[in-house]
Amino acid sequence: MSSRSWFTKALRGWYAAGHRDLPWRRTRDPYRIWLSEVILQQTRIDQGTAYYERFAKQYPTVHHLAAAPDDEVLKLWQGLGYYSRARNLLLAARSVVNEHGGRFPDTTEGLRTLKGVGDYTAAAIASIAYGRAAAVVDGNVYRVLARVFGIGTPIDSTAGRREFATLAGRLLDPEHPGDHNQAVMELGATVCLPRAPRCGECPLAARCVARREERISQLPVKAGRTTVRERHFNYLCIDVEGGLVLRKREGRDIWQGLYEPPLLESEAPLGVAGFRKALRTWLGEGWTVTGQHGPARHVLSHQVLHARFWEVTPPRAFVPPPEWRSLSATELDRVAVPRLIERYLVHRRSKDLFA
DNA sequence: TAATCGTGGGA
DNA sequence: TTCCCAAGATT
Repeated sequence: MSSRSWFTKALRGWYAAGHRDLPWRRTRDPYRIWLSEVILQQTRIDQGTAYYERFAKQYPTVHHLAAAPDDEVLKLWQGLGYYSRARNLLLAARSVVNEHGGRFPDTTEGLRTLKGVGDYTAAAIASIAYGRAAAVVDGNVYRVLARVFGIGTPIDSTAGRREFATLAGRLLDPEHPGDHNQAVMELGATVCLPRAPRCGECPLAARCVARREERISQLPVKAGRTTVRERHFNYLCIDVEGGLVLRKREGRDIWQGLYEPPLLESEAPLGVAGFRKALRTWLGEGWTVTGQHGPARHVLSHQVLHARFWEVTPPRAFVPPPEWRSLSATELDRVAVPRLIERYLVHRRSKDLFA
């Protein structure tokens, strides 16, 4: 029997017997499928579901989304991370409206031209919304296939990506590509877990090479290691009658498009004296330091931030740079800020309440 | 191509 | 505490 045959049959039976009822599985609307897939990129379902519900409610169609202001979309995305997804979401929505007559492309090649839609997302939309025979390969698929077939090729290598993509394509059920894809992912997410998989519940256990050879904990293989950079952030917290001065982050650094207080980055953590000196060098004489908060440690995928929030008062004659914006307490709630800043704002608010 | 882009939860 | 990693894409 071909591997597609037993794999597909066992998997389909298992999936049909019962699976989680997720909101985006109740539709075949390509807009909603796309929306859910982008939100779920590198994101746990538990974290992404609430965001999906809010986006689907606020922007019922791709036209609503395409017409939305950038800052509004980024604000709704606040806290979900990987903010380029939000920016690309808008670019793609506007492309669908302006260049595709309001309809999503119905092929993987067409979908692939949309910003933020890569191989995985294109295959997911094409198979689920349009019934196209395209196999998805996500983290779940890597894990299931590596274990079931005992494949030790690193999944983060070029050869590995090609090998798993080819295998996934051979296994795909061309009659039910959408359900097949979701079934593999569902199996990986609920049974073939990274640690302590529930092999007793697995429909593929009898054929599983990793289980037979006791290599479950060793598969899949990942070669890459993450190098983490440490950075020291000194934020200038300038109180404006209960509000705060913020600026928008630009450039190719983290948190592009999000707001934060004016930032003084240093090579090493700064004490009061060191901060005063650096501040004088940057913005001149006459600044007063009235307090500080932190240090706060904030971990990103490739960086560890050590942040201090310095409460300062500028000299009388100080003319702020044009990109600095004085935001009232109400306005603060309307702009997107990183979690690190959001936590500081919460701390600051509770302090004001006490004072 | 390898490095980079957030955040949160679980072991 | 620390490590892993999650319905990946981009440059």
